Amino acid sequence: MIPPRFINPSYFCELCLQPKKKIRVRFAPSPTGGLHLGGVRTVLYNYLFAKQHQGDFILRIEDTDQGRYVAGAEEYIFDCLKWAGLEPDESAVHGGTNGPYRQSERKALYRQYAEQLVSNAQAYYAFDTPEELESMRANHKTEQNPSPQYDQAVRNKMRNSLTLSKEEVEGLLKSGTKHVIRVKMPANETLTFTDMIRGEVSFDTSLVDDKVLLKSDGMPTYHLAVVVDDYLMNITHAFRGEEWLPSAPVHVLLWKYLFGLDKMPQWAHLPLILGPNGKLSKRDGAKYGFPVFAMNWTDPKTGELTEGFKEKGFLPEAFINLLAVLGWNDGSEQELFTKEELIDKFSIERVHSGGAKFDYEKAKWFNHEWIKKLPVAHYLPQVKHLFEKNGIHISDEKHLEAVMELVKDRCILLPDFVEQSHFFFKLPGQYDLDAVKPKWNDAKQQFFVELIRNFELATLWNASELEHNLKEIAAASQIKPGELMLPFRIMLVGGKFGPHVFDIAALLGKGETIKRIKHFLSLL
RNA sequence: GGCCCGUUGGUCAAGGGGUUAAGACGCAUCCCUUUCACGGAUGAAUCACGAGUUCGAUUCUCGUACGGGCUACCA
Repeated sequence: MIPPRFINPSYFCELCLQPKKKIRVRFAPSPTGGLHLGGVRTVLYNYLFAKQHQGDFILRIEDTDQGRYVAGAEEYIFDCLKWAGLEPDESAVHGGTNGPYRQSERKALYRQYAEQLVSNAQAYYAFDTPEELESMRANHKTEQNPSPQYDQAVRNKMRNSLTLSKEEVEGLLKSGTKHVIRVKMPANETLTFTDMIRGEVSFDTSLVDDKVLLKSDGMPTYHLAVVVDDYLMNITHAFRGEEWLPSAPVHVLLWKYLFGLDKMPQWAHLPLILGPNGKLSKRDGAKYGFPVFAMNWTDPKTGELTEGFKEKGFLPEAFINLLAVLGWNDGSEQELFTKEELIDKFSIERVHSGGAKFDYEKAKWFNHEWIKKLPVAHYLPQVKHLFEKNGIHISDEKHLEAVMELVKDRCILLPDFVEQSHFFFKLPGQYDLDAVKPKWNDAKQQFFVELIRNFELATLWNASELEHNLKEIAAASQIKPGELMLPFRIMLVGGKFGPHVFDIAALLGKGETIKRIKHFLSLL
């Protein structure tokens, strides 16, 4: 349900609140590196909104900066979305009728719009070289204004189609002089738009600089491309990170000039996900020991590996759940949501406007909950893979399933399964002898010899039967059962951990249990 | 510096003129458990500050402080 204040009559019927036309949203990453938490959350919110309204979720690759292009980053983004279960309806790999979905392949589309603005005196050619820009900034830099902008105050002092004569400009253009097209920000206008999270936001155009729209290599900047592509792709709602808020007036102005404000998508600027100090960065992850990327990412240039949630042992269900509630809740006390519940309950207006600090402890709690909640068979393949990576071959998946069922309560991350249950598949690598030896004596030795005899004759092999037998022999030997539990555990497990010892013995089986007791006795 | 956004326990947060200011994570104590967890119970801990409006502000308004973002031919 959308609160009335946010209803845009062009998209939602004011009476029934249903979308009037197909809702279309997009996620538009640059393929420059790993996909971090904030990025995935932006994907999630877009995805949920689209699915809730039976709309389309489009993935558009913003690769207009060839200098920053990183090989493999695009494929990596698709892999992450696939793992998280947030696949687009349209993209360079999923297809669609609004392509191409890579801005580099749309290059030819943008120039005409920039030229149109120039002929309407809403933009201009600028011939300033990087050196000239640099010296402009150096010359205008004062204590009051440490970072001078190319704006209405300086544009009249620069080399552009506003200061040069018509003939000069034509000459420069004809000779193929490198140039950019800049938007001419009007003076003293207030640009206002309604953000679905923040409400009304306004900017004074005099304070906004003349952003470059078309670069000298003919590629558009983000500012031009986002407006043109959102228009061409019929985007109805644009959700992006809060870091874009300061450039929103540029985009609103471009919409006004090019396509009309009535066609502009509804904006929502999502709060940032914060690290211990400011915007969450991969440095934070390295420094504080938690993942910030969805999946492992290796920088092809430096070879540096940044850990991902997937490889750390998070379940995708937990991952999207924890991301969804980082800055959003449905007003109830519910914290655990399936993707379907999120699609049903998500509402962009209930997203917090303030940034949220990422808490890795809470993230782990979510994973633990999901490990308990999901049937173990659901994530058994991943766990099996982890065992094999640790040199433990799993031949019987049913057995593994039973083991997982027994230990899942004590597993926070997937690799914990290996740590918590490796002893089911191989003899303990080492024994905590210090826990047994000091209190060991002949009586105990005798007891376990007797226990072996008893177990060998046992016909029933289950936890309660085993417990009963052990206690009976203990009573006969006049030893307190409490004195025997720990040694028995160490024999089977190797250390002071794991599920109830009789459950372990039951699952281990008769032969293996007896074998381990004998083996341990021989060790002492 | 300028512009923009924000501010309820350590963290995520509900609430939005009158409340004992929810809940969760984490922390502490206890119970359960003849290991370690899980689980259960209890507890410590919050409305940034100052004005104004009001009979009454955590809630509305304005300032201040603090935090964050942006300030590239990067996105």
